[in-house]
Amino acid sequence: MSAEERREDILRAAVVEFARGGFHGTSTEAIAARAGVSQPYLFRLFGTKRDLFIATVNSGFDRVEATFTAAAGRPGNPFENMGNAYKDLLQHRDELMLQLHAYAAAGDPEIQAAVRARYAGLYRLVEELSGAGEEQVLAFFALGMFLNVAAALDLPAMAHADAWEHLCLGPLPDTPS
Amino acid sequence: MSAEERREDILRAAVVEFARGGFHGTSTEAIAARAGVSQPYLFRLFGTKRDLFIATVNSGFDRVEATFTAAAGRPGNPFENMGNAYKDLLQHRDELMLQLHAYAAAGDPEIQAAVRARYAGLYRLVEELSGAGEEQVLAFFALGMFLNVAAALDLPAMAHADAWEHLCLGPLPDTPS
DNA sequence: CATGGTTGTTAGTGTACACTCACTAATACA
DNA sequence: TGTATTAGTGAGTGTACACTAACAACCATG
Repeated sequence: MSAEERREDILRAAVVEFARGGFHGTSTEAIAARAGVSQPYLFRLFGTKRDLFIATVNSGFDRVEATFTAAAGRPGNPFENMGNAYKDLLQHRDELMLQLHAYAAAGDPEIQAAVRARYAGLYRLVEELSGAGEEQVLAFFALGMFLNVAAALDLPAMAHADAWEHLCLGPLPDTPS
Repeated sequence: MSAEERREDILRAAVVEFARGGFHGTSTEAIAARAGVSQPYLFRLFGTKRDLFIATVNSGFDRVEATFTAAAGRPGNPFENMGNAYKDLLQHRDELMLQLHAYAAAGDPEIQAAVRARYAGLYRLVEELSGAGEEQVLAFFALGMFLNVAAALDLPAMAHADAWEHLCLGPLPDTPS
């Protein structure tokens, strides 16, 4: 099996494990076991636990960006489409918790720099895809973050997941059918 | 020195240390050292690292609730006052990172239950203090969460910290001078 | 068929850390 | 003055874990 395939196996396993325990609460042994690989080989491919964590977080951002890009390409209001797509993403508890752990791990400067770069990139992507004004993009991200936390806490506030329309779409000028 | 005073010393130290490393990334030894107490005594007073973490998070929620209650009591629009008060809270990086770590630690069921209860309580408190509608309270919390993350990541988006007015106060019917 | 690179493992090392045990010093108070 | 309670510690224990060293099997290609 090629090293590239192994890297992807390990990243898939790392998403699940890091989502549960975060950077410090997850052992490289657990990730290696889930990936079906010896633990030293993981270090050969990723060098360091921190580098593996950053790579894992990057893969999460890749998926979110792909989801948004695809959603915005569909007919209808791009914001509404992206909101719905994000609701679907939130069904995957692993992706969601991984995000939260990425933000929390910002105490580590190297991780912070990586996460900041990706988050800023996502923000600009949404600005571009939606073509919406500053305030609406801000409201979009704010609601997304709130839903993240609500889902992590199993809050009944998840019932508000349909609030995208009110908060982001309310004063939208263009709503092409 | 009374045990109660020692508990408070330790909680103050725990806020700082847990804010940096989160639940798993922080050693009880570091907390004890910062508090000027032997590590076994910390266990005598709090029983378990997890219990200490929960007590620390609770103390953080206590401070936020006290801040909001005081702010809402001042003359002017309660939402605007609470928003400004929250902006002040966000200047304290420790409080902010502690919150993030509390949400991220929701992978642990016991911690999740504790944090969920407090967060729900805070939500109801803000509903009551503001007397505002569902959507505005939601927008308030969403923006708060976004600012948390923006601050953790040192995002320039902190420039948007004045967005409270637009997002929460926009369509407010009653704005008593 | 040698030789060099790639894929992978077994066994280990040093250390950090949650938590315990057994003990001391002081104070309260009967 | 004796006795119990409270505040506090020094020294350890078992374990988990990040990371390394050394080696093995497989594949190319000359």
